[in-house]
Amino acid sequence: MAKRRVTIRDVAKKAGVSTATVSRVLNNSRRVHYRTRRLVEDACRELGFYRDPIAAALRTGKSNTVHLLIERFDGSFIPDILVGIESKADREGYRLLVSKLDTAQKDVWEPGNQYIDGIIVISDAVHNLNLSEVAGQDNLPLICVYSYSQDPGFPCVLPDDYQGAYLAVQHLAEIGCKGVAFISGPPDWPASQDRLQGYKQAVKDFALREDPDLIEVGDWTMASGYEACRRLLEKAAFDGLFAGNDPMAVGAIDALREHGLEIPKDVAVVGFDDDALCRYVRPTLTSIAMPLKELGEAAMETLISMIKNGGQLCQSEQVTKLPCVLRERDSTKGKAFGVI
Amino acid sequence: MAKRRVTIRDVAKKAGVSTATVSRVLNNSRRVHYRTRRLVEDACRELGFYRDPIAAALRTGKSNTVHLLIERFDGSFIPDILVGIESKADREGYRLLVSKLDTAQKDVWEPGNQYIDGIIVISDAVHNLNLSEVAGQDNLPLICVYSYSQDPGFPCVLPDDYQGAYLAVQHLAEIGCKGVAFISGPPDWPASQDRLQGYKQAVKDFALREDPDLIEVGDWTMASGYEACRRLLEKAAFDGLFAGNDPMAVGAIDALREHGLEIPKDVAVVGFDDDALCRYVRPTLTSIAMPLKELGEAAMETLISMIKNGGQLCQSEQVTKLPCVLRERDSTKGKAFGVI
DNA sequence: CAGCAAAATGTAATCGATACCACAATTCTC
DNA sequence: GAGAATTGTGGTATCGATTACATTTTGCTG
Repeated sequence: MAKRRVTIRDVAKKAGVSTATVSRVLNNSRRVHYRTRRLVEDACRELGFYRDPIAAALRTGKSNTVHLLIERFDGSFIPDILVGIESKADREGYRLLVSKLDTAQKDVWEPGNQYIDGIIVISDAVHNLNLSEVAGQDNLPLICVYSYSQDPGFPCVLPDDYQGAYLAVQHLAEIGCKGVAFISGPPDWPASQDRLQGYKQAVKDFALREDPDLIEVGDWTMASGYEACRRLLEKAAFDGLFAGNDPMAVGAIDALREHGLEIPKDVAVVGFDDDALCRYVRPTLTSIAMPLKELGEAAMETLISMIKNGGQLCQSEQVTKLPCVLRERDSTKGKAFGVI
Repeated sequence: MAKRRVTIRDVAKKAGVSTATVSRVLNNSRRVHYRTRRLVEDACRELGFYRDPIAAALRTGKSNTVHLLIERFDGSFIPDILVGIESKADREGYRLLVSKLDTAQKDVWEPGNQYIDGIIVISDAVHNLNLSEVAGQDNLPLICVYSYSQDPGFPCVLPDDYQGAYLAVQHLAEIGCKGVAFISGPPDWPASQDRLQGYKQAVKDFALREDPDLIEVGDWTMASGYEACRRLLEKAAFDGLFAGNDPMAVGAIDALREHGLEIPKDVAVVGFDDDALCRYVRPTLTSIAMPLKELGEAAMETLISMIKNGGQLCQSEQVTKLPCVLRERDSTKGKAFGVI
């Protein structure tokens, strides 16, 4: 019943060679005669042999496994990043272990050490995290996705928030807006700061109205977007609105409508993140899409190169920013014509 | 520089005992003298020792690792299920390995075998999947979440679609609807069938109008919900609408509005899944929330019990259904009063 | 064909923890 | 208090693959 596992030894016997040779074949070491290789491969197939990765890992100290530390599984940006990571990992023969970030921090952590070749931290708020502690005493290769790694020792891959915001404002300018308001996320988020800079630069470049009253702050929630927009409406007039994320855009749209304004005729609106919700709200919401899948791929790729490079060293940039793209929908479509 | 790993042997030497004893302490085996245990624990702490899980796994054949096979990382229901799985896994000391289902199927699969103690398949369409093949020749413990496992050999944990649909219709009846239409998902999905049954039973139980013209079929997309609703509007009158999922509900609302109907005054609408979008569309959408986190927890729990039970055997049900709950929002709120 | 380098293969130690077996020390039992 | 039962510990083979080192085979050169 309990069939014993087929080991390298069984294969060796069947093929009439030594285990060393079988191992060489398995690892594609050159230095194996063509005929012998053939013999071994056949034996493997006939016996249905598969190398036990655990034994290999024990011996070599390499597990071909990357540990994903995720802050919140239900972050809206997580799934697409995972898609990117997974596809790369698959192609490169890496396994993926996942944990919640705080779980990992407490104690499961250290024991899990040595089990893995590298770490990817996925979080939108790494600020309060000591990365070198996470990397452990072995100082494993580690990379952050989606957020800056405060610690300069570790590379990170993130969306180009500056460029994304610029793109949003550029789009609003191009469809004819003259005054574009901005609802920022909390100022202590690096992403908020970058987006604000992008907004300001675009306002300048496209000769839009520059006015501090056109800027308000929210906390990423729909409710805060609503409130921020109401404050904006009291202070200034504008025909374009750029919100730091999609829920705030939705809240803002509520406020605009309450104020008797039509979207996009009176005010065109652009959100950020290209959440699924953009396709469901009315009007559908133009938004800036982050290159999430690409972030995942880039992170995995860089990490693998670090691993192969035997440690931290790696020639690519410490900070990699990938460009966002605009997804045009009804909240900005036809604005220009409506005005004419 | 390259500090050698602290091994059980180092601990043994420091504590003045044998490695066997250290191992016993590590595994909480009774049969160790109080004083000795103390000695060993101190040594561990001082040396900063952590057991190498790889070596342990090799020796014992148990890796304390569960393999998650996910059909699509970007399925909207995945994240919350993961939350449930993770919390349970963490508490029970299991590691989680993830792969995309098709990745796993092709070839990475078999090699990964033996590396894991059990498998969780997360998919909404297991129909076309040979589970016993997935379980491998070792016939590893395997459990499905979210969908039926066609193969009766494997248990599954899923939301109670029947009860959820019943709940939706019950709610509509309770706020005063007399004729409730239903937009079903594709009929070949087990979930669709269950929801249809729940709808029918509730229609009967609450003495709502029974009429085949009140039922239409969509394909889960917003566009199909729109079309289905238009067909409904041509065939019959109704003052309540239950959609098989949220995007279809959104599409249906578009059609209703186009037809000059107000939500919820003229038609109250309930969706299914309690997608994030429910909070962002206008009016906000009442929906049936599946117990996703609980599904994950239950699956992990059952799987662990199977693992400990030494295989497939397990006393719990083959099919576990967990109840859904209603999340009331504006698309049904105040309907009764509006009517009065 | 001797002589030597290069290529192919074999031998066996090793990674780190576990667990079987044996033995010693202690506690019961009558 | 002798013998049995129980408890605590140590020695060491073992899990399965890798790899340093040793050894054999092959291929060439002069």
